[in-house]
Amino acid sequence: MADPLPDPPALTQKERLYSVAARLFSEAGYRSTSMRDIAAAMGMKAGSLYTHISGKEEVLWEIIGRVADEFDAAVQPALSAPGTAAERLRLALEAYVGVVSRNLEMSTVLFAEWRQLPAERQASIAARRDAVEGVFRALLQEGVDSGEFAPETPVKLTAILALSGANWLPNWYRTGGNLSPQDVADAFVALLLRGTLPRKEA
Amino acid sequence: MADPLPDPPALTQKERLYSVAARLFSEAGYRSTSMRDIAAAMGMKAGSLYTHISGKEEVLWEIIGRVADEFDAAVQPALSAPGTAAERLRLALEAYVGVVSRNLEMSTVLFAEWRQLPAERQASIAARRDAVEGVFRALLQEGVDSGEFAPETPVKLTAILALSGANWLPNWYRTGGNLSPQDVADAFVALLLRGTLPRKEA
DNA sequence: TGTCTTACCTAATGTTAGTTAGGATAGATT
DNA sequence: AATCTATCCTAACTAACATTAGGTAAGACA
Repeated sequence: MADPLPDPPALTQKERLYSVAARLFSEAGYRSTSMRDIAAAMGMKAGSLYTHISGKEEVLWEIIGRVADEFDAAVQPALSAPGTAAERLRLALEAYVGVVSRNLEMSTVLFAEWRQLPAERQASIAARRDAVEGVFRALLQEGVDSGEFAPETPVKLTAILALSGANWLPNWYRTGGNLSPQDVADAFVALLLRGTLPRKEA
Repeated sequence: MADPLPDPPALTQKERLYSVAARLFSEAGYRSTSMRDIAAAMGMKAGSLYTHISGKEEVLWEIIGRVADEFDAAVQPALSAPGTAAERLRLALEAYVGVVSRNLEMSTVLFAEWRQLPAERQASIAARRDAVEGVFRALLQEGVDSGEFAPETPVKLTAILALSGANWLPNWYRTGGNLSPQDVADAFVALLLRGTLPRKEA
């Protein structure tokens, strides 16, 4: 018998596969990308991919599951962070936008292809998505309760609008443009807090 | 020779095909939906579909092109409507949200599958999308220029946030819930104009 | 030196895909 | 009655798909 877990031997080829697949999936879609496409992009033949993975769906799951975890992990700290509700809302949205912008391809795959997963895995993704939305809702509700936000604030729809803005990012945002993720997050937060109408007090 | 254009003979079966296909495409995706799936949902065999259509891509194009036209047409009137910039922004967003909510399936297909179209048709869709975004940007810019909106308003990002909220609707909005399209549009407009922070003047 | 393991290959398998060809049926038209 | 037209059928075709089986070469290790 070999040692059980004899040291994870630096899975660089496997990681490269996931990375290549994320790019191709994000460009052409999961179903439109063949194993032969992935193999070609890696400089090998389709059959050889199965040295590293068990099947196409595992690749999709690995990509989607990882970025879903990142979203969840990025947003949770805002719940217990110090500061006003507005400050923590900014914290959460900045973290979320940061994950999207640093993982544009994986995020594209998550948002566009998660329904291609089998039911249980869809449920697992949905749970993490709901958890993230719950964080935003909780922060907004706190602000309303404390009087920091207007009492008529539609908590649910505000959370949805914030997440919509972030989730739509992969459809237009390009790294290297004149807008940093920070800029985007700041603008969204400012809009959600203050809107476009001028204020008596700057 | 037969009469040229002897009266469009009520293409109800063709329309039914588009409708069924839009539903299936929105549920499972374009590439995951087979012609046999569409045929089965219509109570016929795959080969029979070709009595009505020339190919699968024509179906996708018909669905996407139509709803793209609707978006464009719904939003343009706001440009020449009377009223303040805020009122016309509300008009445009309400119209846009209305189109999405009345065509959830077709909108899903548009947003999720337009990249499956050939290049020229993608360009045609992109042009209409840009035209819509241009309307929102123009209305916002007018408001800024007239002093109705704060001068530091990020016009581009505000337009994008508004459209993000509307475009993300198919991912969560369900007809028959407790939220009307009107409610959603109103909440989004209110957030974009006033934000969540309380105001001195109610 | 001999054996194991890793990572690739070729070649094939069975399935499913979009599409087409060649009828059949039924209602409308002449 | 005869013809036309619209709409469906069965049956097939070719291509592409994910996946597997079995082989090979090279480096690690005993």
